[in-house]
Amino acid sequence: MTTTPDPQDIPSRFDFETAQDKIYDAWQSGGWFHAEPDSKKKPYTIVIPPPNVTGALHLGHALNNTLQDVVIRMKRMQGFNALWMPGTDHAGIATQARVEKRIKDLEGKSRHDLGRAELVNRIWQWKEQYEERILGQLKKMGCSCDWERTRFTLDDTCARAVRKTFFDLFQKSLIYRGKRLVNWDTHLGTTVSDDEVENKSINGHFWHFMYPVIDPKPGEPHHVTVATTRPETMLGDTAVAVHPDPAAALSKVESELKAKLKKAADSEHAAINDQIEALANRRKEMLSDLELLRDMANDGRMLKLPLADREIPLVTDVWAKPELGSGCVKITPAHDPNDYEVGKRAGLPMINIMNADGTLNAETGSYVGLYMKQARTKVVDDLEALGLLKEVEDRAIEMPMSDRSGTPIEPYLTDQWFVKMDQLAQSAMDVVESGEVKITPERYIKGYLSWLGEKRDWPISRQLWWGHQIPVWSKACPAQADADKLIADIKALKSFDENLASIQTEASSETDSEKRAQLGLPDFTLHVCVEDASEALEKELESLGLVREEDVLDTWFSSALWPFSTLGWPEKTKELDYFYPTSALITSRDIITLWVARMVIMGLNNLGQVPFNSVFIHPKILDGNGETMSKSKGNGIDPLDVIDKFGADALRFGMASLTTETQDVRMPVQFECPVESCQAAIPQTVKNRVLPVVECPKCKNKFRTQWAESEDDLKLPRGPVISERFEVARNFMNKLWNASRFAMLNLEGYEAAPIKEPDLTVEDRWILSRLYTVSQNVTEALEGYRYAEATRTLYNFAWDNFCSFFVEILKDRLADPDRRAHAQRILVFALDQLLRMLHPVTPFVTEAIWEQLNRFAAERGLEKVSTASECLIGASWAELDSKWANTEIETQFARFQSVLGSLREIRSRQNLPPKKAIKFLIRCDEDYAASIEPMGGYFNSMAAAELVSMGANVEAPEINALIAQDGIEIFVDLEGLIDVDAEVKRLEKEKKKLEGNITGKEKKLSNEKFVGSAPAEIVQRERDSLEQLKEQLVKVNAALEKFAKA
RNA sequence: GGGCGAUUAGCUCAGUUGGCUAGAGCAUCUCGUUUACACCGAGAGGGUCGGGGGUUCGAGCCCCUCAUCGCCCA
Repeated sequence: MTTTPDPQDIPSRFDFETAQDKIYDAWQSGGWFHAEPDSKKKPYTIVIPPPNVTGALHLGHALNNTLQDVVIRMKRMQGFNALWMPGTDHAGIATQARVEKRIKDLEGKSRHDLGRAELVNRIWQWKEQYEERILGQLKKMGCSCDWERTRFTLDDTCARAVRKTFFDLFQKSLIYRGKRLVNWDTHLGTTVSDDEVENKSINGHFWHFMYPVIDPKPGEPHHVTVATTRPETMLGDTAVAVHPDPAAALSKVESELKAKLKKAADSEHAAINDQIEALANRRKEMLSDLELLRDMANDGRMLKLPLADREIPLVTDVWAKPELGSGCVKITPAHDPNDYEVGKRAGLPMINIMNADGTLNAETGSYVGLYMKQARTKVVDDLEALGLLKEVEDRAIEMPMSDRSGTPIEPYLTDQWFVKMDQLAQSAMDVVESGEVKITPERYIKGYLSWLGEKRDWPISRQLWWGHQIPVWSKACPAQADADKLIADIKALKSFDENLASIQTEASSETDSEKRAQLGLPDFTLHVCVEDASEALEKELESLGLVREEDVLDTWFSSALWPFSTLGWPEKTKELDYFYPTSALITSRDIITLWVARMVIMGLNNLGQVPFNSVFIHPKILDGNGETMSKSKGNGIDPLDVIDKFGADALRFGMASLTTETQDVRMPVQFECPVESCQAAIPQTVKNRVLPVVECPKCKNKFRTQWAESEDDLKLPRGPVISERFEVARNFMNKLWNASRFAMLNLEGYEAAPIKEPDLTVEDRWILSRLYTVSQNVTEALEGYRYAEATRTLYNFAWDNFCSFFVEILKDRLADPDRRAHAQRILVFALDQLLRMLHPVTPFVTEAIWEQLNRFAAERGLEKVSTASECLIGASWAELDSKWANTEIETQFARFQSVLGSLREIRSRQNLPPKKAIKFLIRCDEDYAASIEPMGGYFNSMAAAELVSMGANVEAPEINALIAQDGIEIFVDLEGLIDVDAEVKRLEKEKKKLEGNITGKEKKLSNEKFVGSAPAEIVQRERDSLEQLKEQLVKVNAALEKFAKA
């Protein structure tokens, strides 16, 4: 049964709550998101930056995904075979830490209580739940991802890619195991990467200790003084260092200070001079002592390490700074990154004093079992008791903290797996330098290149259970012969295949064979990497006593493969062949190095082709105080709250319009009072954003925030966190909806027919010309990722051109039976084009209007009529023939707009009621009159003003209001209406302004230098403009004189 | 310490290769319920373009410098 559609049924507001889900389902069931390789079409591919499965999406994700969807939708409409590949990231450490904490909180169990298999099982459950929530959020936002292809970085397809890549790099010896000082999170019991460490400044102390010198010679000191912020690490000291040439070092510092002084501002001089003076004193007082210590070091003097009761050498190294402290520094190679370097240079032993859980190990004697912090107190006490504590200073110290657990990081010497970066990094630098991979905005190239340029090896092992387990089986070999035998045994295994297993021999890092023997260290460790899940071989290796590596890979290892692992690599799938390399990557700046660079590396290594040709880095969203948004601060906005209040289109439009090339966008945040009748927006402050309950200052009712915990608080309604910055976009959606509604209400009797060019009026040609220009601008802007420009162009066109002028003018024509049919056709066509252009940014409302338009005018077109596509998502992109571009018409129309503006201004300043009909005349030349003539009637409908006459010789009415502009005069007949005071006031103001401008221009033009050097065109422009201003002034003066006489 | 960026109306932001009187939205004020829209319409007021110096006929834009803020790296 079909009912006749009645446009009166269309509500005056877009009911986005119900429409969004319906429309989204229709897109999905229509298969519009799915892309299959098709040689007849060009591919356009984007892979989503996979959100972590740790929690819910925030506004940053909303921004990121909006930008991707806008591009994907435009490309789809442009006829590309557009694929947006979705998925999520297992986010190893973040997720495991989160689930572990939850289990600890709820069940009081640690991961060790559960065991590896059970913990991993629990995390999978968590993942299922959160992944669904995240994908649900993306769908609510309207993201047109190909959900049939959804991947997860830990699924079988990705696992296969990881294994293949690992094997390949292992075989090329680009993966190796080695002892390294890593950032150890004692709470989580794992390494964290540098990027997961945040340095925090805290108040600490600087302890000065004295270490006794063994057998000092006459004249030599009996103690050396060292200072440290970490006293407990002294148990692992293996040397004390002094600078090899303290005099030269001091001189160098001094000359640097002097250079700084020259450049510095006056206000800094005093401070720098103080430093120079202090340095000179130091030279006087300490240099000879330091040189003596240096000589002692060179002479091989040993020190007694207190408490540990070991002998350690005094050595020379440039790390010791003669300008600081005592000039001597204790060296703890296994627990400090700088000392580690010294240790390597000086060939010092490296003594690890810590267990993985952050307690001290057996190396520390009586301190064993104490946590670092406990040991600190005890070490200080014990040294004091021995009389070796010289001094304690208060001092701000930099403390490395783990992002993941929030606990202090311990530098820790362990066996870790690394990717050798030199060649790989270079390849990734080359493709950006050559422009094969284009980064927008360009300023981010610098950071990318300098980070890769360091070519630091990438530590890829993590002591976690949630992740890709490293596919290496290892066994220690006490001596060379054992290793040789083991290799022979492995090669003789039934399942052994050189293509599937690769063997590496790791020589012990302890190069002294005697020491190795002493410590019971093996000469070699044999590592076998097994390519695919060849269980038979794995079993056989294990039967030979090889044990699989427990560690898993850094999350970024699997993320780095994302652009091709999602397409099925290493299988040679038709998807990989067709969609790779992808077209664009849209992401935020904090992961340029962690992710973007590594994808380029892996793409080049695995496929010999870059993973994408274009990278767009978008801004970050900050709150009104310029702080990053986060749930932990309470200033985070849930995209779903914005969608609930303003609609998904408003969220998207708002996001896109914020995307300029600057780094950050500020978004003031408000609580919204949940009381239906109130809905007050309460600005968020640093104070109220952490309260569990907030009282609405307007209606005095209370509501709860994300912090509410008590039972009473939880009973209150929730006050969502939103931002009024989406209001503009919401209002725009409403405007668009209602303009379209107006069109539907006026389509009765519509009959499709081609539009004949001679029938086109000035405003028709104008809107076509505007449509052409706007579609060009929008296309160019979006292709260059200039989202804010695109949305601004669309907003201005839709509101100011289409609604305020075109539709307004059409009202007149639609009411005239003779002109109605043509007006309907051109209105339908213009709306059709506008919807196409807006669809990528605001897909829901445009799709809803499209559906309506199809009910009333399915057949439409400009010169050729055809049936519109059923869904806007599948319609073609708006591209008018360039023949419609018409600057003359645009100028002509601008004149009309300008006259209309003047009439409205006079109305307003004369306080004339809008309905009060007025008459006006234009004094102008014939040309001007001819160009205004076709639109003369519209002044009636748009300003209730009748154009009485036009031309060079029109007589000004006896009593009038005047506006002189563009070389013409507009006189409004005000017989019996005029407010003389208002008119005089306004004319005088005008006069003053004109005089000011004229003086300025005359001055400029009398400047010979200007006339002589500026381009002739500019000078002429100034002359013309001066001429016109003078003419206007004459007219204004005449009008004033007339009022003076009257 | 090094790098990147920002500073334009009360607020949030535009401003192209240097060139007419520096724009928009919100907020404010005045007027208006006109048959699509009050999430609306018409109009108005509001700016030493962070400070200082320089280049230029001409600087919001280019150069130097200072200040404040943000981010990244050490």
